[in-house]
Amino acid sequence: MIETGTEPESRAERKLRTRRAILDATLELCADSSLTALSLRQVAKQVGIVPTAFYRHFDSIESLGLALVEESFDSLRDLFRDVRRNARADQDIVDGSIDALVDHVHRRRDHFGFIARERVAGPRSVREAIHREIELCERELATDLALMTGTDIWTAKDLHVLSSLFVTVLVATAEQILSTTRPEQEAQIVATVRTQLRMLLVGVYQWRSEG
Amino acid sequence: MIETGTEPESRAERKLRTRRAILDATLELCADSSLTALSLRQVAKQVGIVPTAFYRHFDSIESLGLALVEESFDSLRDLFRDVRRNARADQDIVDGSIDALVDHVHRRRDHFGFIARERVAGPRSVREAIHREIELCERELATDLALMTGTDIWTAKDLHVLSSLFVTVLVATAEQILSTTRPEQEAQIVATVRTQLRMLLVGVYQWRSEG
DNA sequence: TGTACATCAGTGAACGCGCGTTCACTGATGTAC
DNA sequence: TGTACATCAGTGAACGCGCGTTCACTGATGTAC
Repeated sequence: MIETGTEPESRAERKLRTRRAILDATLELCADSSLTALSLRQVAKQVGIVPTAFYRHFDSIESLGLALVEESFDSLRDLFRDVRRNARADQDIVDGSIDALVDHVHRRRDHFGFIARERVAGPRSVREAIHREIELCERELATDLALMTGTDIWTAKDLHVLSSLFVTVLVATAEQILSTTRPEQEAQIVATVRTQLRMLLVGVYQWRSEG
Repeated sequence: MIETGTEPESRAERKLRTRRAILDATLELCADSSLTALSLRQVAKQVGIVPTAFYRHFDSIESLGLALVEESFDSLRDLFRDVRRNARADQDIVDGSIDALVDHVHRRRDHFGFIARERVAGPRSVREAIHREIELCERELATDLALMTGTDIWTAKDLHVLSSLFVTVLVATAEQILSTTRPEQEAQIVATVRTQLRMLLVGVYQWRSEG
């Protein structure tokens, strides 16, 4: 066979490309309402396939949602990895973490917005999947914090409590960044969370776990 | 006219009662999805009126949502008032605030759930109305904090930053309480937020605003 | 390499259903005299 | 107090539309020989 340079796509490749298009169309369409308000027909229309072709890829909007949870948390884990790396570098840990957060939220507005929204407003199974993933993140962060603080001063329980507080502030900040498009407002949000984390760190340095 | 003891309702009273029924039905129906996924016909059916009668009370689901925002924030302001009162009493400020939070969230699960959900997943106008109200709460709390800390140590800006952090933790805790029905899990959530606020308070007592 | 058959992503018609909104209406309540 | 008229919350039929899901299908790609 003569190489043409542009190989024709295999059936599997085409299928994967359609699947990708469905995921992207869904992220775009539910960007300002919610999965629960999204119809299979809207998605199909956006993708450019007939409604029934949807079933070749997903059982329902709900199982499509679960696939998007996995994908979105890949982005979130990328963020955590960057925060961790910045924490080890010699720059200020607060500034480093916030920079990483802002950067990742901008890069994957769709994923972070999806998690923020469906976390409270999605179908039950999607909400549950998100909560499980967030708990995993908290546990992972607690492990990292243990390495930084030393377990002689902090109990495992207190580390998880602190980790959960960090994640809460992180999620809230992401939500705020997502809710604005004005750069000066975003700068304001970032300045606020910077001070908040500094206040919190003052407490953290003083803290000694009981018993 | 002979007093019967059970006065017949006036037309205005009946209308108000139907309006009330629409608001209640909406809170119940969108409890586990979102306003954006709710239809006028579902609401009418739940209330026991014909769909077209809905228009005698509201223009659309969206304006009904705005009415529910106002109503829900009445509950939230009640909570703030109780927190303020508890802060002045001699009991621990953290325990007092948390007790008030848990109490109010239990009493008005519907209102707190509504705010938590529609804050991120509601129609745009509803989301904006909620954000305005939350900002009002933060400003109000900042004023209260000014009285407690003294403006010689804390700048107005830092007070608002702190206030915003309190509100973030408060909202996140309310969301967590709403997402469980198991008492032992709720106790866990409450214990966690108690420690978090204590850690934060350690930082707050040490904090001195710059400039 | 060529042929015959299998696979399967995507098609298109059809279904019964709930949607928001229009319209003319009903009949109890309220008001003016 | 009685009468005549106005108001208006709620009714019910009707509309065109988008919904999820079924089904038999098409035709390009893949595979076995």
